[in-house]
Amino acid sequence: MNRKEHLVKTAQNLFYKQGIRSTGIDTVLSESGVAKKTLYNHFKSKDELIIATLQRRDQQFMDMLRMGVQKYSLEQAGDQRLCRVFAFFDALSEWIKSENFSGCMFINASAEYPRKTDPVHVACTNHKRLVIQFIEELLSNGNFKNSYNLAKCMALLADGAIVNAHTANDLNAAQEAKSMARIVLESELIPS
Amino acid sequence: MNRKEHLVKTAQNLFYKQGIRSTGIDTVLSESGVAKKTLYNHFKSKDELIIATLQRRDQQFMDMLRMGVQKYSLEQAGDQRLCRVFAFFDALSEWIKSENFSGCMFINASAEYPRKTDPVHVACTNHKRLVIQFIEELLSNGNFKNSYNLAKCMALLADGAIVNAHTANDLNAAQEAKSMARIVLESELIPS
DNA sequence: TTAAAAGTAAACAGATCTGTCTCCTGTTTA
DNA sequence: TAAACAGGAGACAGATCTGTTTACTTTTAA
Repeated sequence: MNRKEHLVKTAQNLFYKQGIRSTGIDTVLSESGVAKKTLYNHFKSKDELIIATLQRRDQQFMDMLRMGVQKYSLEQAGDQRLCRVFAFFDALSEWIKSENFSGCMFINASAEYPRKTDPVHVACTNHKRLVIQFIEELLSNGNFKNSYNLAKCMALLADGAIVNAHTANDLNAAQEAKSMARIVLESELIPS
Repeated sequence: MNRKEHLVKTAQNLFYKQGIRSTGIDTVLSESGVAKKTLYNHFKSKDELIIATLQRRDQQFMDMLRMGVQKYSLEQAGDQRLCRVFAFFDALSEWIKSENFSGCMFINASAEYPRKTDPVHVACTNHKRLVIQFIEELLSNGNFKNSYNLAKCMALLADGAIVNAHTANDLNAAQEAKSMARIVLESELIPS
């Protein structure tokens, strides 16, 4: 097993479940069974480890979205030009209802590192930009006038659903977001 | 000046700007000019102080919403039964664009204390419930069938806007949320 | 086979954190 | 006036945190 990869994976899970600041390096080490020196061979500091976990999470999350969109886009009712966007919300919903859901790692991290210039916060901002791009692609079938703006709106709905599920404990939030997305998108759709 | 009140106020500002876990008791003390003994006279632990700041923030925030709704509801276009809900989003927008905005203190706090049973997390969940109740009242003019559900949807839009403004740095998020709210609410409105 | 690289275990330094305690000063009130 | 009390200043304990270092072992690769 690759020790660096194993470290990042363990740290990611702990950071996600317990929060970053409240998870000490020693916990990551004992949980992963790796020596402290090895960690500091691979990473200059805890901050570097945090960034690495966020990068790993970014890939994992985008993969999850891609798979979910593929999986759910077949079973969508309504205008078929929108099936991939709707599937996106179903993918979110599945994640939110899953056992280990504890909010969005990037929203959580930027709450723990609120300074806009902090590398951790910047990494979160970048992730959010990628998600918006991803959604904009999903919208490309619809031939919308203002697809970037609409993508931002869909991302807003997604974040709202994630936060509500986590903070207000509403596991149905993604489906509410989806129904709002449907109303909004269909009202903006140019009849074909 | 009331020292307890002063302590809570100082702690609230620091917690909000820097995060809770990264703000030490000593910082709160030196910033407020209060002695450590005084703090522990009034509060059993840092956790109690945190809860007090969240309670104070809750009152402050609800007051801000009430004032904002009153201030902005006069200048709303569209169906007048919805003017207070629209004003709610304008109030949010004003807050988001204000100098010291750093996200929602409750969303941030529940990210730092992710365990659902943690008193801090519970306080955040309770706040979110109050916000939903508040919105449901704003919707009462509209005579909607499912006003609770709609209120949850509006809260979802609000949280999405707040998070997007903070994490993705989109200061216009509340206006995007407002325009989506308009589309959703008008589609559900029973013609009078 | 052997030398270099990488890992383990654990001690250690130094900072920081929460919370307690002591000693002193000023204020209030009976 | 005297007693009670709240607060200020700061030392202190004990835990915990990040990061370094040392001494030894395993793996890898020339």
